Amino acid sequence: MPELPEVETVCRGLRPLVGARITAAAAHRADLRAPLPRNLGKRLTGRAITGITRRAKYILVALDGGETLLLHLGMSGRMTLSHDNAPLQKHDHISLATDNGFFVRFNDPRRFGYCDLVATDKLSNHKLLRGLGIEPLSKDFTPDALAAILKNRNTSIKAALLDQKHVVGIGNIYACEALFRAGINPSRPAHKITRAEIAALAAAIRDVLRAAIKAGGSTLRDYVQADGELGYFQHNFAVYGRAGLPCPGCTCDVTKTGGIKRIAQNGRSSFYCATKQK
DNA sequence: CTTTCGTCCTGACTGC
DNA sequence: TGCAGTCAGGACGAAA
Repeated sequence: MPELPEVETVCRGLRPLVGARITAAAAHRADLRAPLPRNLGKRLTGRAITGITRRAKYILVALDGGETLLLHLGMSGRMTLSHDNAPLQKHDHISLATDNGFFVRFNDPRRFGYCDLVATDKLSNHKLLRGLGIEPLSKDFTPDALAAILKNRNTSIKAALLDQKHVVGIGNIYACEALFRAGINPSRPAHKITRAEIAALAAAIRDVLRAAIKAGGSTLRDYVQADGELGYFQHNFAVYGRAGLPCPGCTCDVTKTGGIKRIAQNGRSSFYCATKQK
């Protein structure tokens, strides 16, 4: 479930490719969430990789010749980097080789992922990028900015945080974690969050994302590991996936409170501590 | 305009 | 052991 920190970590793990040239490339099926670009392998072969950056949950691989490879990991997408040209594995959909000795695979069992090859100067107009909201780790993400987003929004705070039109990069896990850190119940209407809570929430979002990136970065020192997989690491979640377990830092008796609560919101599970999140 | 809901997909897991 | 059912979730696009 790659959210902003995982995508950021994948980007950093792919950094050894910057400056390299693609010597071979191939797509192994015609579509993921959307059709793959036609002749993708041919169009990538021979191109130099000039930069790798992230926008929201998208990976942007800048190429010479004025094009950018736009990737999204969807729900189950993984990138692996290896020095061995191992046989294709199940669900390996795109593969690349570079002139500095790397073999890259995009693997995605559920095929919610996305890949497009677009003109770099038109990237910001791409239909999947143009509607995106503020980067939560940018200086633009202030309490004022978050207040403007939540004002007049007649949905739950949890749903508002997940909506990429407003703030990008937050998925189900970090929405739950940030709301826990800020002490806000996920069911609260977005427009009823107080000014003080908004400031706490903005800080909580930044902190939880930064901490996760830091945890991911620590796994990247040896970026070509046994399996070469990038961007997934041990998480310590306070509430996510912990229904019925004690809330960290809570002194309540779990046998009385039932521990972390789990509810469904917009078809997704939300986890929270009813004692700490009001 | 805003908001919700259905859809895509496979693998892990549960219960019979 | 097998099989059906459920759940997980990012984001688009349709519907309300």
